[in-house]
Amino acid sequence: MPAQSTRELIVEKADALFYESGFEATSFADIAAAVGISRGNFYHHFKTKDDILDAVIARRMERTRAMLGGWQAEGEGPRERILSFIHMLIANQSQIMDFGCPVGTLCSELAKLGHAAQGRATEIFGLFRDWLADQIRELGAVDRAETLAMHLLAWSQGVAVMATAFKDEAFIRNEVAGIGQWLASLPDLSQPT
Amino acid sequence: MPAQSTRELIVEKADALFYESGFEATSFADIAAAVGISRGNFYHHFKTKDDILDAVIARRMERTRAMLGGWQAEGEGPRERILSFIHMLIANQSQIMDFGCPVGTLCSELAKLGHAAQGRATEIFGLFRDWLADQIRELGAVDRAETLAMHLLAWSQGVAVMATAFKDEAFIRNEVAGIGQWLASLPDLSQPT
DNA sequence: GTCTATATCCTGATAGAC
DNA sequence: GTCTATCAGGATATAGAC
Repeated sequence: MPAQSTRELIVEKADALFYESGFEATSFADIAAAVGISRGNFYHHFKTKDDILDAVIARRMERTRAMLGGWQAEGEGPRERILSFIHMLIANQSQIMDFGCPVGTLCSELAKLGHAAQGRATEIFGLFRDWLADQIRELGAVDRAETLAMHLLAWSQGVAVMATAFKDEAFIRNEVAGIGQWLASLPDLSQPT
Repeated sequence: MPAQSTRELIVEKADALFYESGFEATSFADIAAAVGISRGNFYHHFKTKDDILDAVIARRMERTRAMLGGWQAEGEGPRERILSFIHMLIANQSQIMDFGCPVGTLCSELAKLGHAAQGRATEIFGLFRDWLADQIRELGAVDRAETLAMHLLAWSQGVAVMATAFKDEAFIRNEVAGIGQWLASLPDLSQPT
């Protein structure tokens, strides 16, 4: 396995800092310090801050694709695979209470900044939406699949926002249980009894 | 009616700018330009940026209280009053698609900044939560009132985040209709048939 | 209360030595 | 590829005249 390149390290640290502090509030100096290189060296790898943002979004797209692919391979059925998605809210709850959802908060910040990369950030949501719609389609709800996928995404985003604001684990557990019940209430038309 | 003081004007313009551009991305110069005063004069009214944020949060608290009070006075019953809350998503949809929910995005940004005012910003959510819980209690769901209020708040926040990301009016309409159905499905225990 | 002028620091970004 | 030195501009914040 090759050693991690400086460029890869920069993108990894920038990804974490953009998540934890926000894009605007993260300076080149912050990233350089996290990587352990000088500010000058920085510009050998990225010309502008927007270039780093592009690389961070590309990285998140890649990793999201990999995660969804993993759930696709491991989950025994669409219902179980959707549960993998929902389980993220529990697995990452301490980070979510501190910094929110990485995708939702980035999209919101870029919207306020009027940043050109907002559309690319939304594409990460698009990956989740399409994957969830695929699962729902497999359950047999072909015509409403995308609508239900957007509803599920919105629900999880709402939980993330409220979890960040109130830092209430019981609330998260309760909502996750609610999503689970909602999922169970979806009729499985692919396996008629 | 007295003319609006410079201080009030500063808070009003800062409120709008914090919403539309974010707290971190808004500079003193931006606010001063919006108000039409010099940067120097600015410090006569507020010593630090955090002082302005406190004033903005206080203003939002006041206005939220006034809005909830208005709904309380005008709505004929708890179900109608909750519909006033839900209707915000439609009435403000273009602003929400551009900048998200003012409360949710502020809480998320302050969380990332590790800002001391985060708790005060969350109190705005607390006003909505308590008011919604009151309405739900009036419907007779006394024991689950706060849980259902948090669920409703989370739902609306999720819709706001996804609306900002995807800018899809049909999605908003669909989710608002879903919330309306959910509300209608709540049994009214206060008026047994 | 409002202004101009200024101080100090930090930002993104560049030039050029090694 | 990494560094130091430096730039121009903008940030918050202050001092002091009017």
